[in-house]
Amino acid sequence: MHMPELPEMENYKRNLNQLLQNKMITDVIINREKSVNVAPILFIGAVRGTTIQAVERRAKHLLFRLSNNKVLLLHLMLGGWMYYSEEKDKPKRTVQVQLSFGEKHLYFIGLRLGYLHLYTEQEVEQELADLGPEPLDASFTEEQFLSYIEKKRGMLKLKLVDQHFLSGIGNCYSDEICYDARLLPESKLEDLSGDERSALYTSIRTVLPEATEIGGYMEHPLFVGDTKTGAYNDKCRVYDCEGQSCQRCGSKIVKTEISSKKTFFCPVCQH
DNA sequence: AGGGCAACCCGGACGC
DNA sequence: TGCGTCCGGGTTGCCC
Repeated sequence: MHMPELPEMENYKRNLNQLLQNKMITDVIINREKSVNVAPILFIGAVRGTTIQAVERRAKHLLFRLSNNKVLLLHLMLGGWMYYSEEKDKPKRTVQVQLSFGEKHLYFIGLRLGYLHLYTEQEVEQELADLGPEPLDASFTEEQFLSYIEKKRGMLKLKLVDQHFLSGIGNCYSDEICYDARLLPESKLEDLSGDERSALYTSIRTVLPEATEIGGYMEHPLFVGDTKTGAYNDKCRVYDCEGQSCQRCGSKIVKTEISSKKTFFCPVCQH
């Protein structure tokens, strides 16, 4: 099961803007009330008939900006995914929420802890207020990063997946970033040398865009004929690669657990 | 502040 | 095929 992180949500964002921008939500079906934050009748009343003005990404969230200035805030959490198709191509899975656009529908699937919440613009900003910096923002320069982590402490992997530290990195890309930077996931942030800190920054700014451009590692496509989404699946160099040979040094990739998170690394070329 | 941990949730994988 | 059981994890909140 692959948990959507920044590259996956960015991939969704780009695709959904292409598919949905300026389209009207003609119908809403809520099969699981817990997926939404207000009574279904109110949710449907507020959403049906509006158009999608834009889809934005913040950390691992998507924001669907509606023409009535309301915002749908999506978090897929573990195992959630989306599919956009006509009824005849609807996935044979339980659909928690469905947004219809005429003949086509956006299906929200696997929302267990995930949700699609209805907010005002002010409310959504409150919801997202505690998120750390977006690691790919143009304004997040190396200089900014170095000064930002100056007084931060803790295990590298745990900092990387901490949404208050940085926005959008999860269990997979934290390992991929550590690998790329040749740093052990359990190393302490405060122990990193200047060069290692720079390498960390470079790897964050390399791994996440690469994965995004390739299409992320979601296991499900977004629409019929979508061959891009998920193309990063077999590009991971350590995540879920236990026992495989390290692409740099040939050693076996090791799986371990850090704070009950499965963690993969090369014991030889990561220090 | 960091670190540990329980609770949340249920589709799907697995066993029989 | 069908039924029962259990796992996975991002996030929050609480504790030390």
